[in-house]
Amino acid sequence: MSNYAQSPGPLENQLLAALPKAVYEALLPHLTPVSLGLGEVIYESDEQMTEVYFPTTSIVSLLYLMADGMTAEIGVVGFEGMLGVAIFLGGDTTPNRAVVQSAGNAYKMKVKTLRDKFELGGPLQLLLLRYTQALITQISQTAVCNRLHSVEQQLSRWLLLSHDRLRSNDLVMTQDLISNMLGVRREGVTMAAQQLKNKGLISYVRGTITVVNRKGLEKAVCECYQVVKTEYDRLLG
Amino acid sequence: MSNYAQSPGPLENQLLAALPKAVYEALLPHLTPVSLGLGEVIYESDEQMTEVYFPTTSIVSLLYLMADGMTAEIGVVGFEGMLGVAIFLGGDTTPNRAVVQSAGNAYKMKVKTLRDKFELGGPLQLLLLRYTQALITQISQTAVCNRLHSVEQQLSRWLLLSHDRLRSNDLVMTQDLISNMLGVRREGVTMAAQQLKNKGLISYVRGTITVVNRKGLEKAVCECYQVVKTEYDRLLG
DNA sequence: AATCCTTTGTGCGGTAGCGCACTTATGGAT
DNA sequence: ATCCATAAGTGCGCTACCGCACAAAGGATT
Repeated sequence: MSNYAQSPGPLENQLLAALPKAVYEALLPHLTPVSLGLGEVIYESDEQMTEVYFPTTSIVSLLYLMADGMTAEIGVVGFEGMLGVAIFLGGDTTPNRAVVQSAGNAYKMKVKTLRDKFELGGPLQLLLLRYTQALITQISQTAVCNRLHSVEQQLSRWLLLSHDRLRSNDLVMTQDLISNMLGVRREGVTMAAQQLKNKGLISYVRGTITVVNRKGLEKAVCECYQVVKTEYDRLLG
Repeated sequence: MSNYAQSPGPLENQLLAALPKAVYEALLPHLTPVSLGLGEVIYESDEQMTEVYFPTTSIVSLLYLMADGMTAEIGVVGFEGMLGVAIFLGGDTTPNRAVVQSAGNAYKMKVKTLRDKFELGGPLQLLLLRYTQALITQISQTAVCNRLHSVEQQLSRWLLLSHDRLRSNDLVMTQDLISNMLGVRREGVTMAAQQLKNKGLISYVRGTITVVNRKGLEKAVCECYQVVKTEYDRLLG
């Protein structure tokens, strides 16, 4: 008997699971399981990618790193998506960094393999393009939310996005890391978190945040969350 | 002799111009010239698109309209790009509105035609996908800029984006409209514009802004502008 | 049990941008 | 030449968030 917990199969990734059986099985030999640790950098800004990733239990943030060291998250990818859309879009690199926000598993595939399979057209191409549109919606709404909403609302949105991509109510994440994602002060996150705690929506201690009242969070969050969720469901559901 | 000024040909659109001759000529019979007026709504949020557009002298903003009536721009499209990527990405609609920001011309094409041509693969597909990646970069950087930069910097960026897509130094645009694009107060735009004017970078009177010192604007703007420009050049140049 | 490091909480002054109310210019219409 | 609607400028109090400095509370290490 193995020491490892049962590794979730590639079908835990929604994109892979949405493929017709034959297409999925053609992909299967090219998928390699990987374990991604918190803080691990999957892609560096403007650097050549060698593999694309299909997360199953991990969550990865897409970040922009400013010249002065500030960072801001532009999107998040979990089991519902993939990392490396630039490969089939044709750019090969992006000016963003991809960082593991929540440790877990993923499947990776060689860039060349994905590109070849994509060029065949068919269900895989259609699916990946629809996912790309969903991602665009997420990034767009991040722009809107950054412009118009309070830190408390943005934190709520961020928590829901993370919660959607986890099996658990417990999120292992310090306020300091969240502040890097949101592009705000750590103290700002503390304030916002306190307000959410006072409303009974979350609780937290030293590096772990627990979603206590999911429904309440959904009521407190700005419309940005639902807009994106609706698009994901429409495009990929 | 016609009363109309010589209409710029489809080749004034960079995407169309970048296609191999044979591909371009196959598209040509399907392109219809249109004139787009300031403020015209090209696409309404979540509504079915019937045509895609390749601007030549017009500029179109992609806006998100909030429930409370606030708006925020997520990207801008001019002769370097096209409107309607959702068509070949497979979603058919987006939760955004597309509004003409600067009156001018464009060529339109039936949605079905574009989809058919896209599905053939080849140079058109490659080009449109690369453009999609460039657009993603622009939207991403809008998110970052909204989070981290001042109204003055964002106005500078917006002016440069517009200037890049115009033949003229004169931009017909009120501060009120700009405030809708940037998602800030009209007075905030007034303040920022005054500062740029005091620095000798722009001048303006009643609905027309003139770029006086382009190089100076480029030095004053945040890094977001250059990041996006570099990506556009890399992907489409 | 004592120590240390990380995480979270708090206070304080400063600033950017907001909402509102109002004035001043400007250019087109009559 | 006058009027009028639109565009731009100004003042004021308010709030959210910032930067900084430091205190308190958990966990891990010894």
